[in-house]
Amino acid sequence: MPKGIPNPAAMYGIYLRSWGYEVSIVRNGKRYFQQFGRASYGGDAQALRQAQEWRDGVVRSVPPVPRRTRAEKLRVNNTTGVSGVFCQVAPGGKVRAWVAKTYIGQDEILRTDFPVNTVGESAQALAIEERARQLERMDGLAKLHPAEESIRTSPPSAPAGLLAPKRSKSEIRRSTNSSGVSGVHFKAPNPGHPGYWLAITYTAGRGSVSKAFSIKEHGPEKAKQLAIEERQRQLEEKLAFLQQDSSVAARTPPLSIPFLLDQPSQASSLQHGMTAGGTRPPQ
DNA sequence: AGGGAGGAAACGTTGCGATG
DNA sequence: CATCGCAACGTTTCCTCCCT
Repeated sequence: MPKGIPNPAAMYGIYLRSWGYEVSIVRNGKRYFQQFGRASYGGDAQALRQAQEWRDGVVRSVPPVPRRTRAEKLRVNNTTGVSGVFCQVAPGGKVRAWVAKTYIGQDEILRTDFPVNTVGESAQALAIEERARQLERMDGLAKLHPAEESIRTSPPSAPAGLLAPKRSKSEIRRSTNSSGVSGVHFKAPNPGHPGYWLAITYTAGRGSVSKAFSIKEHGPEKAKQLAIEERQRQLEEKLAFLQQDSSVAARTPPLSIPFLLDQPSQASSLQHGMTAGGTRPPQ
């Protein structure tokens, strides 16, 4: 997808990554983003589905600024102090007229001139009043993406329960994994050693537990099988520990959409201010 | 009064280095 | 390797200015 060309509606704000999908939406200079790896969500379809759900939540909860608000914002090149109001200056530097101009739509641009030689000194004030009237005719929200409005106005889709929860890292099998089972590794201390299979599981706040199964004692297949079973047991133990420990965490919703929470500490982890304008090269 | 060029601002999109 | 975080580029919107 070339830069600047909108994604298809289903992929609005969603970008394909080698490892999954990334959601990135900018609203009022703030970027909302979250990443959804295939490995973390149990496959491509689930990762995409989660990314779309998260994006829809952002789109619904953070609507674009009203067009009128945007039009009222003073630009740096504004010389009159009132957006949409400017003066026409004659070659000698004398003000010829004050003008109120407002872009309503592609085929409707409002404009009224107040020549100083006709209306006198009140030309500027009249232009400001006219600009205010013109803004009354500007409604709706800023247009951002063809799919934005339909997403924002559509009801939330499937209940979150149908979505697979994010896997913990210990459930993710890396592409470099040699055993086919996450947390199960073959180790050989030295060239002469027959080696052993190791089951290892890490639990935050508790450290790692591991158990080795020697090939010399069990044989290669049996040792591996025992390590896999041990790994499974470790995961169950870990789960029990986390459930016991999560009585506090249970009071907070799992996989909640952080931007919906009015907590700056959470929001800051997924938002960062955009360097609007400042990073843009001169045209 | 009308029209259009120029350009600032905003935001979607992409790339890539850093981090754990 | 997965994820994070940021910078930068291209397009669109629409304000400002100027010319006829």
